Amino acid sequence: MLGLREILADTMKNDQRLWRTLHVLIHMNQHQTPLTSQAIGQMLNTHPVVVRRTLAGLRKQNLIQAEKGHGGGWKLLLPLEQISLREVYAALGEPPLWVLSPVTEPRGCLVEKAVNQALDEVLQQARDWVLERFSHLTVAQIERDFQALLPFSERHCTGSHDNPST
Amino acid sequence: MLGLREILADTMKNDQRLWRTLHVLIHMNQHQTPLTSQAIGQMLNTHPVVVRRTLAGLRKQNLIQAEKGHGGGWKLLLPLEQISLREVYAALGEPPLWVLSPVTEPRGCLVEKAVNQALDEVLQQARDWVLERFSHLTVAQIERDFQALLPFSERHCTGSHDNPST
DNA sequence: CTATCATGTAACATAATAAGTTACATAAAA
DNA sequence: TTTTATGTAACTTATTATGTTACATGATAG
Repeated sequence: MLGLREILADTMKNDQRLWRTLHVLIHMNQHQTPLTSQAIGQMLNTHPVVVRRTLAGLRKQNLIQAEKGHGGGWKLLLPLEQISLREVYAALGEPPLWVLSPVTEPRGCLVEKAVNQALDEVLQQARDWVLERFSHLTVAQIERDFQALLPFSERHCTGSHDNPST
Repeated sequence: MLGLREILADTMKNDQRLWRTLHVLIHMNQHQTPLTSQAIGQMLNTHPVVVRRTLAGLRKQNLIQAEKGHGGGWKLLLPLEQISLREVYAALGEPPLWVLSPVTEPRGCLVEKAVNQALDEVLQQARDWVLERFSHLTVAQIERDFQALLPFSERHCTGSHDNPST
């Protein structure tokens, strides 16, 4: 995989696992045949090993399956209607959402304690709100959003990575 | 500053600027004399230069002031009632709140576009909600929370770093 | 005036983590 | 048996807040 970073000098740092996984799930749903990590890596502009690592959690939750050998690759075990963003997030190991520190060890200072309580309350509620939204948002819904973006003539075609690329 | 990290093996990575700054503002309000970066560093268990760096934004926004020389240090320019968490956050340069990627460059894939739109919508709204809460939460309110944590006998004393330490 | 104390800031080192990469083992199909 | 694919450990890279050192500037005490 030759110097992707030189070509696309993205920010390239933050956690890209969630959007990458959603992206892949939808493409998997639009393919009849299994998708190899190699092919997925090209879609996501990343290394096949990163793909396997990222999807491992979903495999362990039986949301998807990977088969070895000729004709192998990744495929869905559930319809996208039955996969919410909450479940994807859980399958990824519920990685942190906030950059802000989850607050350090209490060290006896009551000012620190009051500050932490105030911040925790806001951030916890925001997290709960996000997860609630995730619970009610299926990958199928995002797939429908994608289809609405298609020109009418392609509305019922297989996908987008086959032609417009990426 | 000898090996603080060995003593407190915190996670020590995430953005601690917001809670540290709030912590400091309240302590500044409880002191008659200016607080030196050295003293603040001991409160926050960090290096004085980190303190100066973190507070620089607040100084530039005229929320606080720093004086050099003997008897110098940091002091408030506004009552805590007039400083909301939103303003502190702004003075810190509005650092990112989310770990999740702000989404990469669009590369033409409509699936990616739909995924990004869906995620952006949720995360943006959550961010707006947090900032709205920050707007209506003053540092003075957190200071009152702190005072409510004090034992009754100390309810009107100066602070906490003078005795219980940290 | 000068010695001391304090901030201001550049420059570099450290730590944590997702991402990127290499290497090799395992399994399935041709 | 060869080829294709995943599974995974181990290592490297990139990014960013933090930690640290060094030095310049300014203010006060004597």
